[in-house]
Amino acid sequence: MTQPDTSFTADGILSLLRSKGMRVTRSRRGILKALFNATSPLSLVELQKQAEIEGGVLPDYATVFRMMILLDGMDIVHKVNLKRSCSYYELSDPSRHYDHLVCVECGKVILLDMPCPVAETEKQLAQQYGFTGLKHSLEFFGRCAECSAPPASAPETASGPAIV
Amino acid sequence: MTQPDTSFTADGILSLLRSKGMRVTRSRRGILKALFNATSPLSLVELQKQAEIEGGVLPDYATVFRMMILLDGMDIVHKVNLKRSCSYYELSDPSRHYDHLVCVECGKVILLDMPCPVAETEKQLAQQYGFTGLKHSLEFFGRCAECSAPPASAPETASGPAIV
DNA sequence: ATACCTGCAAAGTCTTTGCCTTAGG
DNA sequence: CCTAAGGCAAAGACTTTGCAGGTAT
Repeated sequence: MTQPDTSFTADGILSLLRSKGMRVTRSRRGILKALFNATSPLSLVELQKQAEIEGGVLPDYATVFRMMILLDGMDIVHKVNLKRSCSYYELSDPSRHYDHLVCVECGKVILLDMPCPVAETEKQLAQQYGFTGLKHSLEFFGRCAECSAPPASAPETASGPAIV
Repeated sequence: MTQPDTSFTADGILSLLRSKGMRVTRSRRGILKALFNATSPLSLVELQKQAEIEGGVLPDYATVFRMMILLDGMDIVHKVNLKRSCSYYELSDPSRHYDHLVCVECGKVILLDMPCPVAETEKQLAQQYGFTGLKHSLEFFGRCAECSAPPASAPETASGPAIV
């Protein structure tokens, strides 16, 4: 009858884990809390730091790593392509879309809250190529308004540091 | 209004390098040849193997690595997000688009030769958020027809899908 | 002749795994 | 209790860099 939890909350996910024989631990609670508090994708190190258990104690890096593998396998989170040197994760609320706008200069990541621009394309591809279970990854990269603006008096040509 | 080379060929790129004071070497020729022969994105190791100089001699891995950094910086190639553990590169012919359809089971990568489905969105974002120099990365992930089909006696034939 | 490149090798970074201990249910 | 999870540490996998000798121009 009633399903465990349809609302995609930390508690709902914890219940789901429990219902599959997995355990709810302080680390897991902390990691989920960090994910739900996040405003943009987090790397494993960031997740670890923000998953503080209590009194400055952090879960082990390997614990975070394994937890994310687990959540990814359950489609609760997904990796985001930020063109950086390590993995970034964010929640996969099934009722939302996750397309991003990334500034290659300052690293800012904006989650695009717009109707998915490739939903139709995705359906067409499924038909045309016979692919099943299609998902997509869509990121826009560019220079944000602040980073595009000339720094007042520096007629910079181009180039510069930037987070490659 | 004639530019050195508008055709985006290996020779054209080599000329460009030369015109910037860079040198045309056997390794570089081999790497470009490998890129132009490729039918899907290549990893550094794959590029190295396919950039054979002569008589089984391969360019050094570091050479390939540095060459790709160079080409990426010149927008002659770009990295492709294949959700794998290493970098994949392909050419960036300015007259084409590079959106992909990837099978998560067998790894097949299909370059989508369709009008870019997010060209409009990209323009809107530039206006709405003030981003400049927008580019995007768009990949579809799923299971291809063959990998979706049940392993046993698959009655393929009639309604033929595959139009690769 | 002179920069620029290459090859070699070492160092770096992030990811992944093994193993024993801890603790959730 | 019994077994999944955590902590620690080592091993992997790629990437990145320093240098000395080679080579395109």
